[in-house]
Amino acid sequence: MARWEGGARERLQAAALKRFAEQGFEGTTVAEIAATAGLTERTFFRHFADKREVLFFGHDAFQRSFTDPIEAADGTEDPMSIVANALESATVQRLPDERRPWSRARQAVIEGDPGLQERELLKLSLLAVAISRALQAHGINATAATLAAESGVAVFRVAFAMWIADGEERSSLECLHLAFAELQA
Amino acid sequence: MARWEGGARERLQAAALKRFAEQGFEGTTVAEIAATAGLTERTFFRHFADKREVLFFGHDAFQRSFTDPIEAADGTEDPMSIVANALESATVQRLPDERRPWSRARQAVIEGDPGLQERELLKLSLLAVAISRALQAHGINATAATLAAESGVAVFRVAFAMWIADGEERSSLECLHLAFAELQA
DNA sequence: ACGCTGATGTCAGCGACTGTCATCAGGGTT
DNA sequence: AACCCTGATGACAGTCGCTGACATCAGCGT
Repeated sequence: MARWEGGARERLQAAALKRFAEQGFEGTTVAEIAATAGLTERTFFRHFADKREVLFFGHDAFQRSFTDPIEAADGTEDPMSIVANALESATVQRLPDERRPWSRARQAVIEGDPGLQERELLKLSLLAVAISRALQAHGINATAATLAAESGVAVFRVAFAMWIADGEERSSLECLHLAFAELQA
Repeated sequence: MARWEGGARERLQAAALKRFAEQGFEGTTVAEIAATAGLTERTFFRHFADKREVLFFGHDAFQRSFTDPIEAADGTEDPMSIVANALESATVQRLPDERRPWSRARQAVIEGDPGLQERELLKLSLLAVAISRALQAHGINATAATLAAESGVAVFRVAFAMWIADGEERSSLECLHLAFAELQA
């Protein structure tokens, strides 16, 4: 596959983030993004289901960074520590320091548009559902699994917000541990 | 206000729900809805910010049925019992038995369209934020308030789902109590 | 040289949504 | 009763997100 593909998708993603940062999400047309990437509007929609999705592409892989460690866990632990381990693994894997500037730019765009916030809520909700399902595959009952999953996602949100805060320099893993500490209350 | 307003908004809402139930959300154009209500597409968008919003109109009032009882509570109780009382009050007020068929029809439409589910998540998230803020006005700290608010919304979702389930005949208040019992696990 | 395949371009079109101006019903004013 | 004023609606044009259909074109294997 990808025979002479010059990374069209990546170019579109970069072009979109750049334009959104400069002109805002609503102020940018898909045609502009495509032109910036040297492509056509039609091609944009072949790579992304809709205009918002360009900022959320890779969610499947992102989700798997959480669910894979859960699948690999031995079923003897309690739900919350399985989730804690999965969060650590996913955080280390998906939020390395080099990625922080990119995450900041992306999040600034999302917070500037209600439609994007809506989409983000959806993705987080899907993540919680996926984690819950992965836990249930270990024989954990639905309510306990969902509770652990929702709590885990809540912790992750806090950690992520901390990680991309202005001036923050601690690693994502440190932020995660701090967020966990905050949950004890 | 509303000088010769023949209930345009209500007619639009009724027309929309009817059409959505018959043809699905995507399969219905705004022009159709407006025509069914004897109005114009342009008038639809003067009453509702977008096509989805016609199914979520009144969210402000809905939200206030939760936050008003919280504001009225004396600050001596613990967060979770304040929330519990607010849920009871809102449930009784907003989910009377007569409204059940309407709620069922509306929910069936929402579950048939991803875009509408996205919007519903947003509204529930806004509700949780509003409840959390109302609790914080009583001097409850942010994390405890948010935790109680999210838990409360979770309980409400379970209760609502139970209430509109096929063949269910118990009142919304009974469903709420059952949902609360389920949370103890 | 030939065809096959998959990514892209082109074009036409629908539907959501908006800005703008005209219209029109009712209420208050003189 | 003639007057304007206000606010809801209609009419219209236009932008943009998004899709279907068909053409094109680069590389790969035969």
